Amino acid sequence: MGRKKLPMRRIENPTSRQATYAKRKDGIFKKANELSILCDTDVALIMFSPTGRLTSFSSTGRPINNEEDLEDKLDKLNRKQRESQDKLRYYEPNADKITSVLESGVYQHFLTSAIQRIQLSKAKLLGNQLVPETTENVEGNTTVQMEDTTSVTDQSIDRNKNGMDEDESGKSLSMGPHLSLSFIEAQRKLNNQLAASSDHSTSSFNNY
Amino acid sequence: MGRKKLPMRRIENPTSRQATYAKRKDGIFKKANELSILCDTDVALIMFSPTGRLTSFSSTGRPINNEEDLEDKLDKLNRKQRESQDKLRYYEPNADKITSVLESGVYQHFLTSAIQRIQLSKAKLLGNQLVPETTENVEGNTTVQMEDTTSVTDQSIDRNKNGMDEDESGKSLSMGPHLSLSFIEAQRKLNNQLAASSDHSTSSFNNY
DNA sequence: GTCACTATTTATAATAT
DNA sequence: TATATTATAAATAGTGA
Repeated sequence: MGRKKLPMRRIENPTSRQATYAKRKDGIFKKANELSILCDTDVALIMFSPTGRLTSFSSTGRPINNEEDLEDKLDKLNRKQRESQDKLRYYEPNADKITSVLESGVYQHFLTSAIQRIQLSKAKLLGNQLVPETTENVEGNTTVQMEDTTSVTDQSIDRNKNGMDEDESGKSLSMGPHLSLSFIEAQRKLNNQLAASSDHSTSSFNNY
Repeated sequence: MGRKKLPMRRIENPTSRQATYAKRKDGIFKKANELSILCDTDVALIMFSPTGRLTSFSSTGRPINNEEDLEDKLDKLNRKQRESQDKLRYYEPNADKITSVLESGVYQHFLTSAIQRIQLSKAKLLGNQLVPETTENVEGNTTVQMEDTTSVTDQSIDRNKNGMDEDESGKSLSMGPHLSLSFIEAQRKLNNQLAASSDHSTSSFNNY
């Protein structure tokens, strides 16, 4: 559409390219919005301008699990995983990598104190079984319930989910509204266009 | 566009709605693709059909930052992390959750074999340094002592918070994670020791 | 860079097959 | 229900202020 048919390849002229991007971006956002309204569906759009700027759209109002959020989660999980691995290395050190007696002594110390903890609890249990006198402290212990830090919500794609899972601290990841300014501006323009050119309400993009 | 102008509201007729969805979805995907080509940008699109089916598009052939892929990575990492946590529980069991002597014996066994590995490597080091004998047989028996109960399914979410269910694999002992203070302090000391005493890069903790 | 204009292409709603 | 057709609405390429 337009005065001439554009060949389907990268527009070399940077000015035209940027101009085309701006127009078509608006067009796609508008269509995405229309689709979400007409068909009552969730639509999410993410794109980068030729200059690298990110724009995203989500018909759900709630921002989508966009790349930044997911990358963020990945980072955090990676860090956590590395921590666990490091910890495990103390218990399961690669023998080949131990290069000094001092080092192995450290590992040994580590395991020794771990084993002592076990023996302590074993002794306690034996004491409870054979000499029923210190029962009261055990009762109290049984109720201790800790949050499981390993539980991370299922990540399967599902329309009910919409990225509301949390990390182990329970703090949700930047889920506030965050449509980019350029997008909102585009919306405004678009709404003006619509208002001027048609009879139907301009409610379309006002998810917020 | 079309024979008549469509009012911008949800299409009530389910058949028309589905039909419109199919057409417009294709249209948007086409436009997204065109935009990515003409303007040399990354575009990602995610939408749900009225029946709940997911469709997504990413202009980057390598769909790395596509949500699905990130979700996928998250899934895998989560599984790995859960594995590590499960393993760690054998070394750092929550003493309060150990309810039988038999159980504590299991933990003790793990720690004992771990400590034996250390002692072996220590002996090897000492042997190399002082008494060169009985060194060769230790090579390469680094780990692999616990059965890798990695068969945690995608959908499994930790729901069994209460102590000792008899899962035959023994993996879901389901004790809450518990970084004991003494453990953390020991780590800190260890780091200090390592940093002070050796040239090799500090092996753990606070890598990030 | 932005906006408006408009000739032209493209998308698609209704319809037919 | 899926696919093809076609009349019409909508998007937009080029242009100029």
